[in-house]
Amino acid sequence: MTNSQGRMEVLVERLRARGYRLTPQRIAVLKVLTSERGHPTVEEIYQRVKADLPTTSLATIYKALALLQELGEVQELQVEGSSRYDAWQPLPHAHLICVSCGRIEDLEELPLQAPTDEVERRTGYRIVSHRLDFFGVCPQCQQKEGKPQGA
Amino acid sequence: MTNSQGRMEVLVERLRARGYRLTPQRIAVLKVLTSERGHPTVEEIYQRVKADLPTTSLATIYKALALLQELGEVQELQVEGSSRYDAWQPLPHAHLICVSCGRIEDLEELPLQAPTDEVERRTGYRIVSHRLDFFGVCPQCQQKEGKPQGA
DNA sequence: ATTGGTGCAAAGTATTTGCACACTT
DNA sequence: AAGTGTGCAAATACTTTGCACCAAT
Repeated sequence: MTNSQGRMEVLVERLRARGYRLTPQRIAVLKVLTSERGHPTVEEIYQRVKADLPTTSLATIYKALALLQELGEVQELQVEGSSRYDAWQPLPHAHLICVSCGRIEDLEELPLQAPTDEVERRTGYRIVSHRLDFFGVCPQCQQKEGKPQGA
Repeated sequence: MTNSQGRMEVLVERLRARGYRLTPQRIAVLKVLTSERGHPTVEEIYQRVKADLPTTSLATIYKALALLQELGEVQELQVEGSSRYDAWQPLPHAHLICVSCGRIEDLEELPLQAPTDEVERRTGYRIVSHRLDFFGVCPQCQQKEGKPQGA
């Protein structure tokens, strides 16, 4: 699943299959979520949807996102400030978060199966998922830091 | 650092060393944070501090926690609902979160140095920290599930 | 005595909800 | 036509802030 088109179609199909209506607002939200590999905030999604559908309300964005979360098609990332949304890999995977500019990138799945098994053995928990975030400074922000006017 | 007394003393000493006043409210917050290995919410801290100092306000709790975070002595865990606070291991470490009752436990540090190095190599980010949370069902909640009245 | 800290209340964000109307199916 | 989804506005939840008074040093 590397292209937007594909993921978008999958999401549309799944909504339809479960009997949810395909409104212009929902389609617009899906487009924003799948148009790049970013992890937009609610506000960003809202602004971009409004560009197409100016009467759209923030509440509608929240409702659409809540629905997609229920269906397991997007993952909410609670971070500093407001949540960000990831419609690409609903399954657990690592994120790379720039502490300077706030961008969030996906990481290929790191092998956490072995640690997970060990945690289950050690603690008696039944582990259902995990979240792994790395915090750092992205290459672009490192460049800015290098320049005299930085920080 | 396994006992409350020790961690409490360290925190008191560090506040004093940096010139912050040791008010009864701050000491009460420290006591709550170090009295067990839990990860209380602001509201829980507030309720327990009020037991000793009934006039304490929620704003004071927030201010004390903000200070401790600035000093790097507590870690804020943004989770569903409100944040939880961990005064035990300011350095990155894994958490075990029960999705049923919400309890949060610490895990011994899992070896993430190698993955961290690889991520740096692969992405060009300068990684400064990470966050690893496992979500699961704790043994107690698994028992409750087993009983007929559960769920 | 100083000056930083507390407590109150108000303000600020982020998110959720109720309801009438519009639009998808 | 039927009934879900939208948009508005109000409500809720969490956290932060301003300021006068109090207390730790």
